[in-house]
Amino acid sequence: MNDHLSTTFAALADPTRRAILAKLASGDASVSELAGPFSISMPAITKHLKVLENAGLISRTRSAQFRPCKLEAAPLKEVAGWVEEYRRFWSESFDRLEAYLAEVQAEEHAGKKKKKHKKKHKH
Amino acid sequence: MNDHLSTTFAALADPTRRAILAKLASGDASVSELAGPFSISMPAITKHLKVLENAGLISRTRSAQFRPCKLEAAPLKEVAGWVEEYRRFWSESFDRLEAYLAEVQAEEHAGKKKKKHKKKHKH
DNA sequence: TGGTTATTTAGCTGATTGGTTAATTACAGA
DNA sequence: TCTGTAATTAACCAATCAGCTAAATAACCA
Repeated sequence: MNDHLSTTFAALADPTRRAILAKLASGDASVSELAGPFSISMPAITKHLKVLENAGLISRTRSAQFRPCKLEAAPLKEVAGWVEEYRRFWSESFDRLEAYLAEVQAEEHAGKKKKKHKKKHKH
Repeated sequence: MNDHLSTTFAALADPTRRAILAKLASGDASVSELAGPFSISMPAITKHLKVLENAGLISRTRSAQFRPCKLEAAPLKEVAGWVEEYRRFWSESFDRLEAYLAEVQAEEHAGKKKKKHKKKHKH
């Protein structure tokens, strides 16, 4: 789990952290401001922020006794790129060529089994 | 961590599981076939598959003593939708940022989630 | 200097995770 | 029916995670 993408996905796999990112999307915020909506302790928020910072999803500066957080979306670009590879598997309007290629490859790779499963193709 | 999106992100936060999905993208495969490239035990693969199935990322059928796995990309659509909300933070074109912010805030304050935003990303 | 506010660190917990080996179920085929 | 293959379950382990309380830092204000 030392690869970048895994770290990013793990950081996103928590609703509190995603809520923090959502809040930061509308502007920088201090730790207390971020903690506001949640019923968890400040140290818990600090830990979440550390996870986000470690994943490169936020950056932090100093301003007096505050540590304002800033959204850093670069890792999300990587996520978008990864998930984009699978678009053809959920897209309703994929062209039929691509679907055909996928099916052919499927049978090819499952060759030893001779499955020949007639996949229903909804239009 | 009982929400759908968290479960999906958690399932994706493991390189072995993402490799399994990548393999399934080129066609259905049995458990042994999926286990092939990895140096971990079969029960470990079974567990990974259970995580993926629980997240709705794969489905399974029976064929003789095989349990072929199939990629189910619907949850990835949800992921793509989530991450898309942050596109403007990594996109190069910041000139329209102000307008976008205004629009988003307007929607936010107006109603819940009117999916009127068929937003075509311009350049 | 001392007091207040903001945030982090330290240390503890219980739950979850990713892995193991050994045993078990399910099925195909001779 | 017996044997081999595919896959799962059971039971365990070490590491990580998300939370807590209490204490420590850090910076401002008076």
